[in-house]
Parts: sequence; structure tokens; C-alpha cells
Amino acid sequence: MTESQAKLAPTLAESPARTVERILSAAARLFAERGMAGVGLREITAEAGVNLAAVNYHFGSKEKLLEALFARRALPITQERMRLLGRCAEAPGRQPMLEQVLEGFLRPAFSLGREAGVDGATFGKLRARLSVESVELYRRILSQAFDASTAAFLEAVVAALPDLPRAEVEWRFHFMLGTMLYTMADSGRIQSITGGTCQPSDAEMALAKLVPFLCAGFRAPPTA
Amino acid sequence: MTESQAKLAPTLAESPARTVERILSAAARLFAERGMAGVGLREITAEAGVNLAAVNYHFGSKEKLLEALFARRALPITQERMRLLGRCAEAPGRQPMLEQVLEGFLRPAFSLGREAGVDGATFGKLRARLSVESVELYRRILSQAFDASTAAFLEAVVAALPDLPRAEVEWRFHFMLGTMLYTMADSGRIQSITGGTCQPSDAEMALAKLVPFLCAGFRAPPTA
DNA sequence: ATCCGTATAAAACACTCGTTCGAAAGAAGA
DNA sequence: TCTTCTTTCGAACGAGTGTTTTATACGGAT
Repeated sequence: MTESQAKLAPTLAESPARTVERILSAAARLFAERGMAGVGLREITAEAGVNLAAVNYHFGSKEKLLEALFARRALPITQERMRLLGRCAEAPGRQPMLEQVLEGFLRPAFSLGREAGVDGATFGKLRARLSVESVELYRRILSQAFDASTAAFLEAVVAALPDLPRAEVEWRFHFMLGTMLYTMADSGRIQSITGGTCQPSDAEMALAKLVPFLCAGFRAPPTA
Repeated sequence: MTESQAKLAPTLAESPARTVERILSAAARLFAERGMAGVGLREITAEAGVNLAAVNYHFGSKEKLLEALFARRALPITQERMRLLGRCAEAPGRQPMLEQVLEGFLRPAFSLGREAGVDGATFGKLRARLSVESVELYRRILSQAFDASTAAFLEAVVAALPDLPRAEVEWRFHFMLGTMLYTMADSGRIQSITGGTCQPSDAEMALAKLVPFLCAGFRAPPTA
């Protein structure tokens, strides 16, 4: 009932970190593929090669496992985002401001997160899945992880498009989130329609195609 | 084991259609909110006001319930899509071809489906959720329901943009699917970022904002 | 060596899951 | 009325769920 079993500040380099990391890695993979409700703790612990009770011992509950997963994997993304946003600047020889901002927002989401055994694509899938749910827990996790940096980028886009009404920018920013998340989800649908010529799993290619597309959309004249 | 209990061709207007429809309606709502694995048959049948065994009696299994749901709700969308595609034509006084095609693709997805108790928004959410999963069953259901009409619209967009390489069109078509599905999902995230000024649940507004945005993106010069 | 806080292990907890069964009820025709 | 087919209902099945508990092993410190 109480949170007595939360790990009590292991002062030194933890040797059981291996177990924790193995659980996180397996959980990310399985959650991304079949969702929170679709995967059992027994399957996760079996794939991680640890005992069933390890999840509740190290994380407290299944829900807190998901929270811990996001707390670890999302931070590098938002940090890199803010770093890239700080480097954006109008200067001769560089790309226009809007292109810089969008690339700074999208690139970390696509390419980052592949530290410590969980590749970026897996975490992206998990993110995309949680993003289309209306479950309160997921919305809270996503908000806590990404809202701050996302709001900062929204302001940067507003500033980069001074002639566009703010409401218009917000709609288009929303559309951008859709393209980003659906590409990260990589559901395989576009492959089945086109026969495989378009591969959203290729992060560099996706970025190269996505940024010009979005910039053109953002620069469209305001709606009547 | 066998499919013996499938409903055996009720020759006339079925009176138990009420039960079937109530189940479909409740299942759509609950599946859309919490996913296939997140909702139990007991909750569905309770909300529908029918007996627990009714699902297996009328549909055969939980999976077949989902298939039946899509078989009923997706057909009107694709039919309306193809009807609108057939009406697209280059003519003075009308919008450009690309705008007509995209509107024909998007409008039925947003506004249709609200027949027989399930409003369009609910089915849209369910669609969006299934679209980001990589589970084989869901991909099969979505492919069967939408691939044909989607492929036809892809060809129409290719034809409307003769100067754009096909691969480029396919990428941008994929991006369009992302904007459409994320808007239908209406996860509430853009509201929490912007404070509620942007409401994806407003279908007409979403269409008015989405079509110009996408058309500008499609018309961007090809990537190097 | 003992003690102690941490970690792992196996078993059991109380539920919920999708599905099935047998009986009861209803509807329609002979 | 009797019969037949369809539909509903309550109860149960076996399997699987997240979580808790109990006991055992490990690793340093005193």
C-alpha cells in the first residue's frame, strides 16, 4: 500500500542496475508492440530473464514501470531539442529559421533514444501509441515528459512566422505532431499501399522528406 | 471450435438486430477509448445492456466483434470517398484538382460514420488507435477496409501532381495519413499545449485548416 | 563470525479474462 | 397445442492478471 518498497537511494554504483535496465528494455519493446494492456508482467520478466516479482520490487507497479520508462527515455530527447533550439539563428548561409526550428524539433524524436539497449524506433512506437490514447495516465505521462519543450518550439514557430495568426500556427503545429507520430509509429500501412518504396523507419530519409513538406504547409497563406 | 454458431442467415428483418447494434455501439466507444486489450466483454455487454454470452453468440469471438465493427462502419466511408473522387474534375470556377481530391479523401473520414448510434468521432478514434499498432489482426482489418480506396486516391494525387516524382508523393501521402489520423484521435494534447484554442473535434474547422496545409505541402518542390 | 540491508526466488493471493454449456424463454408455423 | 428454431440467461470453466508474501541467498560492514 505505502511506497515503502521504492528503492532506497543505493549510494554507490548499483549492480542490480542490470536487472532494472533489462526490464526497461523488454518492457519498451513489448509495450510498443502490443500496448500496456496487451502485455503481462510474466512475459516482460521472462523476456528480460528476471524474476516476476522484480518489477514490483524495483518499480512498485506496472504503471510506475511505464512512468520510469518515459522518465529515462524522454529526457535525452527534450534536452537535445532545447539544445538545438538554442542554436537556431538567422544567419546568411544557413537555412531559414523555420527549417532550423522544425529540424530541431523532429530530429531528436527520430534519431535519439537509442541509448542503453532501447533503440529510438522502439521508444518512438511506444510514444506514438500512447499519444493516440485518451487514457488519463498516458496523457499525464506525455504531458509531463514533453509539454515544456513542445511549448517552447511552438513559440519559436510563431516567432518565425510573424504574419500568420497564432491560431493558424497552432493548427499546423498539431498537424506536424500527427506526421511525426505516425511516422514514428511505422505501422506498415504505407508500405502495404505503395509496395514498400516508402520506408518510414529510415530516420534520415524521413527527416529529409518531412521538413520541406511541413515548412511549405506552415508557409501556406492563412485560411479565410 | 468450429464456426457453427455464426448467425445462420436470418431470412427476414431481424428483431435481435437491436442487440447486435447495441453491442457494436458500446464496443466502438469502449475500444476507441481504451483499446481492444483494455476492455473486457463484461464491460461491453453491461454498457450495452445485454447478456455476457451475447457477444460470442452473435459474433463468435471478441476478435470477430472488432471485424464486424469495421465491416459495418468503414464501408460508408469508402463508398462516399469513391463517390467524391468520381466527381472530381478540372473545371473553371472550381477549386484546383488537388484540393478537390484531398477534400474527397478527408471529408468522409471526418464527418461520416455517425449512422446507427456510433458517431463518426468515436469510430475515428478507434481507427486512429488501430492504425498505430503493428498487431497483425489490426493491420489486416485496416488493409481490408481501406486499402482499395486509399490506393485510388494515391493515384489521383499522383495524377494531379505530374511534375512530382512518385516516391515523393508517396511520402507526402503518408504524412497526410498522419495528420488525418492524429486529428481523428483527438488525444487532447494540442489543447493542453495551446490552452484549448485549437479543437480537432470540430470536423469542419479541421477540414478547412487541413486541406490548404496539405496542399501547400504536396506542392513543395521535390527533395534534392 | 555475526549482523544487516539488499536482491532474488517460488508460491500463493484474489481477481478478471474470453469462452462454453445447459436450461429457460420467446416466436412462428403446422 | 405441439413442435422447432432462435435468442437470452445464469453459471461455470480453465487460464491468465497484477500484486503480495515468505523464504532464501548475497555482500559488506562491524
